[in-house]
Formats: sequence, C-alpha cells, structure tokens
Amino acid sequence: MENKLNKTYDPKAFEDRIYALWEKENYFHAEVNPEKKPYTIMMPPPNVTGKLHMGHAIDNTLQDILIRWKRMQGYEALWMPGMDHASISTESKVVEKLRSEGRSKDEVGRDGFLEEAWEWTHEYGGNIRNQLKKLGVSCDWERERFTLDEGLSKAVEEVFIRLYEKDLIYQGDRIINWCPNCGTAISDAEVEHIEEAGHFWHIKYPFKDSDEYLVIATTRPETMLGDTAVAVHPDDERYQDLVGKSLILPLVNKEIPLVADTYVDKEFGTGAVKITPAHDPNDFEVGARHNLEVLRIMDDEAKINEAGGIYAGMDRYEARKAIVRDLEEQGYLVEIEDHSHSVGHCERCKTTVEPIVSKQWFVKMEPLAKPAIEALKSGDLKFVPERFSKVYLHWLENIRDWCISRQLWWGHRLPVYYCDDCGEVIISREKPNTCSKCGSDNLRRDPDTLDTWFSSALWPFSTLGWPENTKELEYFYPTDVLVTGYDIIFFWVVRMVFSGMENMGENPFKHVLIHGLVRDSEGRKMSKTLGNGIDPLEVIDQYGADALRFSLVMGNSSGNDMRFYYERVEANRNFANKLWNATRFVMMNLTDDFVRTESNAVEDRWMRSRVQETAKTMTALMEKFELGMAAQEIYDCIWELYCDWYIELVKPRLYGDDQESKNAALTTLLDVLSDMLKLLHPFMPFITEEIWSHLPDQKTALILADWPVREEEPDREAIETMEYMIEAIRTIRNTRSELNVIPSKKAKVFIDSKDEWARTTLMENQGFLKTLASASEVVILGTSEQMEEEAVSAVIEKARFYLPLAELVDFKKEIERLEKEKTKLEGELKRVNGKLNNTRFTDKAPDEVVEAERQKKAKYEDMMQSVLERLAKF
RNA sequence: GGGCGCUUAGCUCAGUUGGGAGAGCACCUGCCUUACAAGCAGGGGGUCAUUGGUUCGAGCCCAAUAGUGCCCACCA
Repeated sequence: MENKLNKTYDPKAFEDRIYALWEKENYFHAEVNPEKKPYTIMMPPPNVTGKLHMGHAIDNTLQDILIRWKRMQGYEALWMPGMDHASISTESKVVEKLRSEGRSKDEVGRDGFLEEAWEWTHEYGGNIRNQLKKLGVSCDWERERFTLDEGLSKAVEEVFIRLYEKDLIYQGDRIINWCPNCGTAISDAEVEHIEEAGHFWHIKYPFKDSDEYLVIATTRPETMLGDTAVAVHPDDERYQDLVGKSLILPLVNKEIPLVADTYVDKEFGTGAVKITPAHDPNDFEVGARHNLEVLRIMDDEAKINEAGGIYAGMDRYEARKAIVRDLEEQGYLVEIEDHSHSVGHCERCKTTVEPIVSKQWFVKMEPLAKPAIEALKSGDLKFVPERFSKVYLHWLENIRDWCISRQLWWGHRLPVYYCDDCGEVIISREKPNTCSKCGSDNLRRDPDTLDTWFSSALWPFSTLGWPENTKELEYFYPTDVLVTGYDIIFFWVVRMVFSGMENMGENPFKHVLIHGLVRDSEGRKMSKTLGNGIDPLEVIDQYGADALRFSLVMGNSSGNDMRFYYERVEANRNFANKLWNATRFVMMNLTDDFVRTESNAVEDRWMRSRVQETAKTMTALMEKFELGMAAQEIYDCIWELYCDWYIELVKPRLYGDDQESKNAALTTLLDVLSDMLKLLHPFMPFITEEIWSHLPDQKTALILADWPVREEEPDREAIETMEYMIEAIRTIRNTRSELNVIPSKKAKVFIDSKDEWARTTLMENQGFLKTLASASEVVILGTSEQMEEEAVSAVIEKARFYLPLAELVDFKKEIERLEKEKTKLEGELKRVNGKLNNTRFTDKAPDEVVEAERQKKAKYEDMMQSVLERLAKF
C-alpha cells in the first residue's frame, strides 16, 4: 500500500482519478434490492445544451450530500440523472446557428431542422454531464435519461392521450401569451412581469348620433384598431342612459357599441374601457359575454395585419407612434399621462409578450390541482423550509388552464391529426391511415410540439419506465426528496405533483428541499447580461470541488439566498488542507511496529466520545435537512477537537518510549480519523476518499463505508476531566499571553486547591500542562505553604495557579487583573443570584435549569473566593 | 393590490422545541513549537432594526412601526 501523502493538499492531483475509480467500480448504481430500503432522488434535469452554473452546483451538491449519506446508512440509494431537451432554448440556439450559416428553419424544413437539433444535442449534450462529474455527483449514470428518449416520449404521448380522453385536455381559441421573438405561445408561468414606466393615453370616442363623446384611457393605443366595443359599469349613473348607443372608433371609423359589464371599475379612470377581445384576456371575457367580434389585428411577428388598415405592416411600436400622432392630429387625443404598470415579458428572451387570441391546446387545471392541494394539506408533501408551501398553495388555488402547445419543432409533437376533408380531430398513438369519421386519407398531423415542462412534469415516473409497470417503478417510486430552487416551484414542482397524483395515484416525493439563489458578492443575481456569473468550474480548478461544495453548504440555511465569496472558498480549501496535514501527521507516526492497542487514556476516551457526539448531532441535523449546521459540526470536530486539541494532547506519547501508549494513541488517532472521514465524506467526497485510500486496513472504498453512529454511552468521566484540563490550559495560556511570555519560556506551575478531585485531576494530567501550557514543573502547594508573592496567579474553578515569573511580575498589573476578574465574577453572580432569589424562577423553571444555575453559582462563588484571597495578599 | 423573507461583531452569515450571544473573513498582539504560515496561541469588537406585549426568563413567540429584498396579480 502506498503509505505516503504528498506534502501539500492539491485537489487536482486526485479528484479526477477518484471520480474515475468510483465510476469504474459502478458504486453509483442502484438496483431493485428487496433486502434494502430504497432511497430515491430525481435530479432536476439540466438543459441538454446548458453549461454548469452556480445554481446547478448548489442544487447537485445538496443532492449528492443526501444520497451519499443515505447510501452509507445502508439504503439502496438511487439518484436518477438526466437531461432536458429544453425545446424553446435549444430551438433558438439552433435557429441562431442556421442564421449564422445563412440558412433558416423554413429552408431546411422540419426533418432537416430536427437533424440539426439532434446534432447540436449530441455535440453539447456531453458537456454538462462532464461538468457535473467535476463536482463529484454520485448519480447513477447508467440510468441516465433524456426527455426525448423513446421511453419518455411514449410516456408523454400516453399522458396526453389519457388526459384528452378524460376531457382534461382541450383545444380552443383563447387568449394566450405570445412571444413575437420566439414565435410561439408560452404559458403563464413563462411570463415575467416587469414594472415599466409607460403612459396613459386618454382618447375621445365620439357617439355616433350626437356631438358627445366618451374619454377612455389606454396604455396600448395600437390595440384600438381591434376594439369592438366600449364598456362601462351597469350601475354607473353617468352612463346609464348611454348604454346601447353606438360609438365611432376614431381613425378606423367603425361603429362599436357601448356595453355594460361589471368587469369595469367605476372608480378607475373615466369609468369607460375600450374592449379589444383579441388582445386582452379581460376584454376577451367581456367580448364573450356580449357576443362581440374578436378581431385580431396583429400577426405572429406582432406587426399590424390587414385588419389594421393603413397601419398594416407596421411593427406594434411603430403603429403606436403613428396612431398617437394621428389621434392628436385629428383632435381625439385628450391627454397623455405618465403611468407605471407591469408588462409581461418572455421569461427566455425578455421580449414583451403580446396577449393574442389563438387556437392552442390547454390542460384543464382545476381537477388536477385539487389532489395536489390535498397532498400538501394532508401532510403527505412537505416543503423545507415550510414557508414555501404557501407559495405552492397560492399558485395552485389560483391556477388557470395551462397552454401546452408550442409553435416549435424541437420537442414532443402532438399526437393529433386533422382530416382535411371533414375537419375531424383525431388523437392517436399511431398515425391513422384514414379518417375515423369520413374515411378520407387526407390526414395532416398537428405541427405543434408540447411545452417542455409537460415532459419534465412526468420525470419522477417516466424515468422509471412508466407507462410500463416496471419493477423499478414499484421499488423506487415515490421518491424521497426533491431538491430545487424556489424559482422553479411553479414550473416544475407543482406540475410534477399533479402529474404524479393523476398518473401514479401517488405524490412523487415526500419532501421538497428548497434552496436559494447563489448571488454575486454584491448580492446581485448572477446573469449573462450583467456578466457577473462565477463559473463553478473555474472555482473547482482553483480550489477544488470539495472546497466549492463546502462553501455552498456550510453556514447556510435552506431557502435563503447566499452571496458567493472567494474568501469563503479559500477558507474551506484551507480546511481541506488542515485535514490533509492532520492525516499526514498520523501517517508519519505510523511505523512498522504499530499494532492496534486498546486504550484507557482519558484523552483517548474523551476524543472517542466527542466524535460520537458529533456523529449523533450531525445525523439529527441531516434528518431535518439542516445540512449547513451538520457541515459546521464536522468542521469544528476536525479542526478544533482533533487538530487543535487531541493531536497536541497525544504528541508526547507519540514521541515517547512507551510503545504501548504510543500504539494506543495511534489507534485512537486512526479510529477517530476514520470516523471523521466518514462523517465528512458526503460533504467533501474527494479528499476523504483519497485520504481513506491511504489509511491502513481499509477493505472497501469510503463511499461504501458505514455511517459511523454507534449505540455508545459517552464517557462522562473522561469528558469532565478533559474539559477541566482544557480550561486549566486555556487559563494559564491566557495569563502568560497577557504578560507577553513566549511559549518557549517555561515556568513552574503551582497549584493551590482545597479540592481533592481538582488536585488529583491536575496532578494526574500534569503532562498536558507541561506540553500545552509551558509548565516546566507542576507542584501542589501544601495547605500551610504560602506562595511567594512574586508570582502571577490564574484562577479557575476549584483551583488557583501561581506562575513564578519573577522578573515579569508587576504587582500593580496583578492587582488590575484580579480586579478585572472580580468585576466579571460579580456580574455573573449578580445575574445568577437574581434568578435564584426569584421564587417565581425557582418555582416555575424546569428543575434542570434551576440546578444548572445553582452549579454556576457554586462555581462563581468558588472562583470569587479564590480571587479575594489572592487580593488580600496585597 | 396580495403574499413571503431579511435587519445579529467592520464584512458575509449561522443561531429549529424561549434558559449564560457564535463562525469565517478582516483587525490587534505574540509565536518560523520537527502535520499544516493555506499554520499556532491570545485579544478587541454586538442596547441581536425600533416600540409594545406574552413569560420567572425573549435574538428566538405575538402585535405594530421603519428600512430593505423577493414572489404573485386580468390597476384598462
């Protein structure tokens, strides 16, 4: 066995090698195994052509921590990876590529385009996979799926058909959000509302049969070309007599009616609203109630169409200018008011979306939303942190039908056929040869594809083989936890839940662990346009994946955003280095004559107890998804307890002649190190596995090791002793440091104590005072002995130390220090007594709390007495 | 308009059944102590936004206020 570690921690030297080893040994693979309990996580599939960013990094780090931990706990842990075809995103990239080659979609045709898209997918599809591997993800690559796989496509088709047969999918002319740039309909969730400074144009609409007119206000004057009515509130006295009369639509010179509808807010503006059914969702509803004509005045590129008369051919903003100008020239424009309002933008390309009436396919949401709401309310589905369930509920309770058809080619094509002879709509798994109604063979498949989220909604079961009744589905579904950012709750979490409920009859995951965004150091969202994104791969290259992972987890709480600081990564790299060197230290002392030796030394028992304590605390935290706090636990255990204390405590034994004691110390060093590596492994998988491989007698890889929680009572006596010794060492160090005594200058330590236990403990463990508190000699003062006054004193509970540092002793300073200590103790005693003298406290507070206060009081009183005795000498 | 966060040391943040305020970084002092200067030992620094309430006891629970950020929404 290679027994040497390089002198410095260099993650690049082993991270790739370790990952390759895990992969080669197939450690990430999970199989249906009736002997074990399953634990399943579905990886949110990244866009196939995407590039790893900090969002992926935090999301996958959290999942990897959970899956590695559960694997170690003995679960059959499946982490299902895969990628998303990302229709709109990929399609626009391919279109862009064609354009750069001087070609276009129409030119290459549908089949040609899909060929290009597949090529693109294969070219870039591997990138993010390899980038994820750099991060250390232990997902089951053997099971990797793609949303356009044959199996997943079949699932999509099946769900579409089943929903259609249940009347939960329908086709209709409805107002949808149209992105003129992407050239497709998008769903409500894909619209981003941004508050913008705009205007209110107040416009006169004259009555046909009189000189009177109404003033309406609009933020989108160009839509007036499609006005087919003006509406007022039925109870509005101002307009009671006018309802039913006709108005002349300015510029267009068309007659339109004045209708009454409760949708109108009497208080808002003039109380009269222009109605454009084809370009506004509310107006569409009003139009439907009053049988108004739905007049579409824009084409798919948001240019005014033929219906717009002289404005035809103009872009919507051009038309707006022209119309305002013409209104003003013709005396219809009353006023232009500044007005700030929120405007919908395409979530992907940021183009202002145009509400347009269009024939599209929709999912009827209400019946699907109900079970999803119930899943949460019954406690079957839980958000961590809990507050996000409110977001989830609010969305579901106000949900509108989901527009699922997209005018794109890259995606799952609708299993819909139209008969060009009789107009029949046929939904079919296979392309029918003839029309089921008229027998014609003049059939045409719907050119549209489905919203990408329609397929990702099925991810938790489609990846396990649904609609086939596979053994994987039976075993791994429902999954245990879904990890994702809060920005994806509407898009994905909600849709997975109702899809799971509808198709599997079971909610797809028990817990949803929500994390926040990784922001830049100034708190801004990382974005391409701002150029403030930090590339995880660069961070890994510079500091290693373990340091990055730890930085994304330690000291963070779920659901909250975090700022990214290189300083933090550096600190965590230093932590890795610390562990590396601690291991090196242990290995250096492992000589050939080492044999495992049982140990009874108090510091060994103490260290073993403390690491068990850490293991138990971490487990409890991780069960509550408190990964940030669990990380803090192991960090402190390794750095503070093991490196700063334990290693220093046992050094004399390692350098001494007592081989048995040395072996016992080494045994403890190794055992504890081994437990700590296990505990740290989910968080820092690379360095722990690498170190592990250098430890003696390891039979399996660390990734397969057991989670080191044992049924063991902590050694109370060892803990009490060591805590006392640590306090003694700290107090002496303090005093020396205040006097600027360098460690190399040793001094005698006299112990003055009436307490038998304290005297014994300090004397039995005087070695610690010698090595860690620079004591040249430790001496117990007899009861009658008087300490020379040329000594500095230090007080702890049950004992007083004298350090005879003659030339450094300054009575004035000594008195000052004692007075300071006295003041501090007075404060503590005042607080403790205040509590204990309050009968309401002693009566009502729990016994253990009162008892703890009594013990503190005894301790402070003891120390106070010691301080006063010493002061009395001067 | 509705909802949800946040406000704790100079900076970034932890602090989950209410019981003596923490970490990392930064700062100051002293150490090249044979694992580690990517280190060691020690130190300074907080009326936990404000006000009121509940409680023997509040950073934590409740109410209000202020500042700040995010999400939702069909305010023409």
